[in-house]
Amino acid sequence: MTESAQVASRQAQKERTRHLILAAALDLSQTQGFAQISLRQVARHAGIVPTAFYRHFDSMDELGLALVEQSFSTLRHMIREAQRDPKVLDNIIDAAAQVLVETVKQSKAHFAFVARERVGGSEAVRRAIQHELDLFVSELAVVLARLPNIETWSSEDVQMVSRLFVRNMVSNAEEVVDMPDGRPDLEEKIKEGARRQMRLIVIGFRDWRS
Amino acid sequence: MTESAQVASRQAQKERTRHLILAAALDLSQTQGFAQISLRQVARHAGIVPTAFYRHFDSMDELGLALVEQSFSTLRHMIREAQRDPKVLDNIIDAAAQVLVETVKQSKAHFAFVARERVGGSEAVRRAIQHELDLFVSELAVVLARLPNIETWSSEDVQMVSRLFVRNMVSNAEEVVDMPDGRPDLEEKIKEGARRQMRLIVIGFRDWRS
DNA sequence: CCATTGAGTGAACGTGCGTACACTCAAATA
DNA sequence: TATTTGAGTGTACGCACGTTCACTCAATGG
Repeated sequence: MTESAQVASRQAQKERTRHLILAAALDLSQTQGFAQISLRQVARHAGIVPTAFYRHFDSMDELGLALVEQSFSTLRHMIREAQRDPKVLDNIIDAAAQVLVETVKQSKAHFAFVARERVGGSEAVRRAIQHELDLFVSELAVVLARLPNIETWSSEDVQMVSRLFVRNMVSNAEEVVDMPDGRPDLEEKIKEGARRQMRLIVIGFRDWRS
Repeated sequence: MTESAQVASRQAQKERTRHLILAAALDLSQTQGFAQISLRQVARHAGIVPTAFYRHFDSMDELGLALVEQSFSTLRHMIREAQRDPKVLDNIIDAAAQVLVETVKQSKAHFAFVARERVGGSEAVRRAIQHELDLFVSELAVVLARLPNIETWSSEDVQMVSRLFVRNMVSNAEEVVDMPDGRPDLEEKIKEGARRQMRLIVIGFRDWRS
């Protein structure tokens, strides 16, 4: 037992420092954008010396990719949790709007990171995020394909509407990210906007052809 | 005459250098993103010494704002031209998709700049772009409000659907920007996607309530 | 024609950066 | 218990950066 505790201690300490670095980078990203921050800034913020950074990541780019992974893992986890909520079945649109705003609010930093670096980051980070979002579109397409009005659609059309949804999810997330804290009125406005946009799109489902 | 040519010469030379700086910044932005490039890089690319930069802009931020202005002026000009085209009246959606892709292709660099710095740039540049986009939403809302199915809608709803359109325009522009050159198949795919998305939204117009 | 103006020059500065290298010293291992 | 391992340290380096300052010299205008 003492042995396993010791074994854990070294690894655990390393893991702890790794998380400090990730947290520091995420934190600094919120004000300046990840692409703008330096290795030394991250190290300083994490409370380590610059050289120690290399024990965990080969470069800032690798740290960025780790943040992409972390962000999407967080997102997937939250969506999985939300799907267990019985309210989702009652009114999928209101629930989606609610979940969107709540989820983004809870892990603003991760969403802000994704939203910014999706277009502003390094080539590698940008590609990684685009890949994850493409996965999302495909996953959502599977869900949409089972909806009553959509089951007869061509797969291209389903992909198209899935992209439309994910895009608007990203845009709405951007809005929540930019939202100043403690403004429930703005929050409600964004939520209502998201709800209406989704409803408008869904209405189109019924009469869609080709 | 000699005098006016001379008068023009000094001003004209300054104007020429200013444009060299703007072009250099726009060019460098395409590979690295404006927020990532340095004053010295811009000066080098423009063929001037770093100190000469200050004769034209107080800071990189001011240069960024000038680029925002230039980009949106280009965009507005192109939209105004497109509206003169009689085809627009026949089929507004197909025309819009066509114009979108053509316009973005023609001034890719400006769109790439706007798309990236909209979220990744400095506070000042970001706000300027957001402001211009908000103006766009309002302008489009005026146009939309005159459409048959929409004339009875509340102004909030019109703004909402206008935002939906502008968002998708931005997203589609991002796709065209990321598109490698000389791939007409991809171009057609994006255009077709944009068309379908717009049609889906428009179909929703008819049965929208509240 | 001669004094003024001002766009562009070139050297110099202090700063923060990424990375190298040799190091410490506690935990892990045999 | 004695040895090895490896996370974190501290110094030092060369480099690019933004900005300063005194400058040149052709276009400008009285």
